[in-house]
Amino acid sequence: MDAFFASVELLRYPQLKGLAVVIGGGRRKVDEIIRDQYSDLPLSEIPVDAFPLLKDYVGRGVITTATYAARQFGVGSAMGMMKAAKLAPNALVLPVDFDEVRKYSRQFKSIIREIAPLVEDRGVDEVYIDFTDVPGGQREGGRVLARLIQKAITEATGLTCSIGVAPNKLIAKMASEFNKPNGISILHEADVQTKIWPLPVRKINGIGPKAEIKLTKLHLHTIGDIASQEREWLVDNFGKSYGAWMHDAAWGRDDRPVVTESEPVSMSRETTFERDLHAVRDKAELGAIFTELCKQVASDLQRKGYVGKTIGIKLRYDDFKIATRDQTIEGHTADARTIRKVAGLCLKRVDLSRRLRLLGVRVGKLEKAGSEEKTAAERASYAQTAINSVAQSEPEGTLDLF
DNA sequence: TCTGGGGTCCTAGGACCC
DNA sequence: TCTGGGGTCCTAGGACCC
Repeated sequence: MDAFFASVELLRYPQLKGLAVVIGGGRRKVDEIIRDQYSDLPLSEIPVDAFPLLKDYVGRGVITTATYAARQFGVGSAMGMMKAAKLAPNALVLPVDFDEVRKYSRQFKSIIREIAPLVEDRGVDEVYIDFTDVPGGQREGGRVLARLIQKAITEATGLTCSIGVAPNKLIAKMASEFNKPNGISILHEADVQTKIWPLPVRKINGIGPKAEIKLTKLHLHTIGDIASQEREWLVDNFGKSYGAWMHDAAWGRDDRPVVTESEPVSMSRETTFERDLHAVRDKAELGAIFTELCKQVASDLQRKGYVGKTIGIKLRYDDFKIATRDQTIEGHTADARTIRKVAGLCLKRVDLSRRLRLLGVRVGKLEKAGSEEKTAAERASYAQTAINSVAQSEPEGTLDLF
């Protein structure tokens, strides 16, 4: 989907179309303040100058999406808000509305599935589609079907998307970026040398900032540079698995199937504080946040029907270094108190003398609730959970923090 | 006043078991 | 010139993606 989070906001506020708008930042519902102020007007008639500017933004956070007009200023996804404000001070800024984004995400995916059922979810704004066997899918090399999908999505939602058509996921992903926004690009195996090899290595899905740095040091800048290396040389420099994969990727080789069903492995909640906190000095505040995160994970698990048996925490210190600790328990759980207790034990095992920027709670080794093998200990813990939920005796925030 | 939140997968060492 | 060879599970960290 093209500039998905921003495009979703523009559906509500069409008066912002064509303007530099960035979506992101903290939890403050800036737009609700505007809405209250202009509650007598429909959203689409709220004057443009009522919207907050990036230069007035305070707080932490990054840009989730920028409109194409905003990208002209050099701002884009994952950029810190403060840095973005320097580049585009007069861009408008709106917070992320996840409920709204998820609504449109479900909608565009279901439209695609009606046309081509083999769809792999790749997050909120992306999918892979295998339309090998869709009737008419091969007409004009896939262009007819791609157009049909674009048209169906735009008619139903007002949103646009870009589609890459290719013999495999790796090339299709790269092709999808060739004609943004609202574009279609069709690549064949024979196009790899002319269309893919000149691209920088970072364009390969799976080569990130670290691998790029290492490749640059080895004087490899383009995908073609990688392709021209001996496979063995790449294996020697990047390891057996990653080196071989990199060689295949540079040659456009990828045999991964489109995976239509998958089970979650873990669920987590984390939060970056508005200011760095200290485990001792800010104990009460930190404790309340910690408990809240545990409750959120528990409720996510329960709502989606999962239980997990590895419980862990994540800290980010003020220097951005990350520490994680986890502990596997006897039985599976989705109980907030159990999670809170085990996560609390994990917290005792990390350095808490430094200032913290982020705290997270994670539950892994998930199973569908009810289907997991139950141990005696687990049955006992279920009984305890039931007792807890009936008793509800302990008021909020009275649990020990560490 | 740089740098969010929710994920997956991989690696590597150690414990433990047969 | 002591102490094999698998296998699985657990844990911590890190790269990468959307």
